[in-house]
Amino acid sequence: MKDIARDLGVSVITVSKALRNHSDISPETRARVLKRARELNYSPNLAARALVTGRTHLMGLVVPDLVHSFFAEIAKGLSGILRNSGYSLLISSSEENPELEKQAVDQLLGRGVDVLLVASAQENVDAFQHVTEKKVPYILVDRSFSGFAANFVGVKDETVGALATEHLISAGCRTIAHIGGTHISTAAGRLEGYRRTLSQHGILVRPEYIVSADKSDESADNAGYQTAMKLLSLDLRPDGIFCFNDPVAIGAMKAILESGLRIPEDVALIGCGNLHFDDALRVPLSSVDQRSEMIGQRAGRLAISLIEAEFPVRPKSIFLEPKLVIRESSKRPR
Amino acid sequence: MKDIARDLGVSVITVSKALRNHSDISPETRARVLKRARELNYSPNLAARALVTGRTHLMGLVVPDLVHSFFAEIAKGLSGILRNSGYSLLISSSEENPELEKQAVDQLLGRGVDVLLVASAQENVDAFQHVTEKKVPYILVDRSFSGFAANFVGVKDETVGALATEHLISAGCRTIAHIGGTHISTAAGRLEGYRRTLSQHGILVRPEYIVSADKSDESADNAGYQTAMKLLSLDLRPDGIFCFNDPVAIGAMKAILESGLRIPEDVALIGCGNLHFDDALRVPLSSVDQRSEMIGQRAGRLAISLIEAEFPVRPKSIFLEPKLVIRESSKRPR
DNA sequence: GCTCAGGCCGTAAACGTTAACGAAGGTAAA
DNA sequence: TTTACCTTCGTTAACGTTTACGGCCTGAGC
Repeated sequence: MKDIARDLGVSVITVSKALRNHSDISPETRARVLKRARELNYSPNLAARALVTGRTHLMGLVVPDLVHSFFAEIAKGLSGILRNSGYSLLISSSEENPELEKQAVDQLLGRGVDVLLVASAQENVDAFQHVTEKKVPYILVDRSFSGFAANFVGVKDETVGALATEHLISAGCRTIAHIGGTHISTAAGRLEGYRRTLSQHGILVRPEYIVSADKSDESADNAGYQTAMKLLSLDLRPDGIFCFNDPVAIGAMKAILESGLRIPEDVALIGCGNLHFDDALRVPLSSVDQRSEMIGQRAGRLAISLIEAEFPVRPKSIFLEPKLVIRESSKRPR
Repeated sequence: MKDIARDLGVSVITVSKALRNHSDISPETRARVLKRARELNYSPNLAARALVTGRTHLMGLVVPDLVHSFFAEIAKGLSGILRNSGYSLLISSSEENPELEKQAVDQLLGRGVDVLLVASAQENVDAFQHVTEKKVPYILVDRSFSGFAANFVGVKDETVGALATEHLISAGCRTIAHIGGTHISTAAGRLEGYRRTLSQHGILVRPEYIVSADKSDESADNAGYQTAMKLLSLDLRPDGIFCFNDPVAIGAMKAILESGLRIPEDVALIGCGNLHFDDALRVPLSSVDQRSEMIGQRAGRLAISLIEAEFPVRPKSIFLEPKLVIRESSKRPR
């Protein structure tokens, strides 16, 4: 900017205003400044700008697992919205570990992100009280906390659970098991949807049919495999399994087939997430689509609006409509 | 910092030094400063620090596709190395589009990243001359440019192609086709490995067996499907197909099965990348593992060393050893 | 001719931090 | 005692940008 100002015989501040389309500058001066700026291929020092304006134009995204394509698709949707918006995306992975997540969030806050998007692995909401204090707006993505008002973008997990369970019932299953997750809201919601739907149909909810895939020690598909094996060894073997997510379902699929059972004839299977390759699996997997990419897009737009809001706005929840995707794994002859 | 200085009756600069473990400060003063800093839960303004030091402690990563788990795994490996290093990761997706990639790179340079990591979708190297001018060190990841000296982390694609082809030959295939990619170095290298290996075994390299999956209009698996269909309709149908990557192979798998052919008996199949769910596919897919996560790790370490180097160092290439992973899709009875 | 408004540009100060150097006090060597 | 050096801390200035405000000029209205 100094160089441009010197070359043109104007002040630095004039250059600054011209570059930002400030109304105070005559069209001719602005044109000269822009021309010279292009010639020198000037690009503004964003650190300096951040220092004085207090806005970094950075967004922080924390996901539990980058490799899980559900979250990758969220990131993709978000990234698409941010393109040409002037915002850059800082991404961290918590590896589904609450402690790492806290560190990641702290690092991003330290960076001065203008907004934070988190698909949280926390068991409770304490960590976010801390964020609130910093006055940095944040959005919970996919996973929320019950009874806690915060910006949220995702689906209603009870609906997800209901959709999946309803489908298994209408496919003729009567002994339906559920492999759930642990602690997080999505797990609770889907379980609740499962329960409610069974009850509505007058089907007994058996505790032994509700198991959770413990991810703490291993990957999700492995956990799904182990858990499904237990289910299959029950005296009254389930004829349908609703899995908390697709990686778990893939593990369950392996377990079922290895046990010499057929999918869907002996055991019907459905997951959640509708991952890209569900169609190409050993048995194409039915799933509940959660609109992952759109979650990213909506979250991105909400994020920008939060940043640009003059006053703190009250938390907004955006619920997308989950959609059943039926494939071989649950197409049973009646 | 001002508050801490005032409270303790020292100067701001003393506080600054104490917080950075500068040698100029007595142990007692340092302790007092650290204590007060913790009490006020002070965290440094990184924008201000960046402004004066010229270092942002930001790394930029540009990948062609976040959802492709190969790149997600690279990002994961990188992210793991960066944890607790003080660096944050700015991620952009180019959607395999050279123009978008340029924009992304420019945005990251504008941000002042200390180093840039790119899995480039460029057809040639011109875009990187521009980066060189900015004096920002950069690392090419997975994809390089022939005859262009730059930091690189990845595998030798000729070896990848040779491994895959050699394996198909030893599985008894004699008419082996290759579905390649377009323009990028990995495609060229793998093709070359394929060619060389066939020649070494005295097998004729037929031009009609070498086709490329054009991704421009559709997703990789779709492209693989279309391309494989063409191969299968040839007069002399190939008995083995080596695919440029796993998504393409998944498309090819679909095409083969839909044509009523068996894998691997009629057509053996192998891909590249060894994606997480290769094992769970309709036919478990043989693949060449490219050490994706380790690519990210090594690239991360190299990146840090580049930043911290006093003088510009000459470009370094890190080649990881690709590894054959054999699954059902290529296990043929001899 | 005087005042006023509006358009255009500049001055001063600030954002939070660090680099380079200088100064005070103490200690050890001569 | 003097000199030199080391330890510890402070002064000054700078990084590149923006915000708030003030000043000048021109033209219009009375």
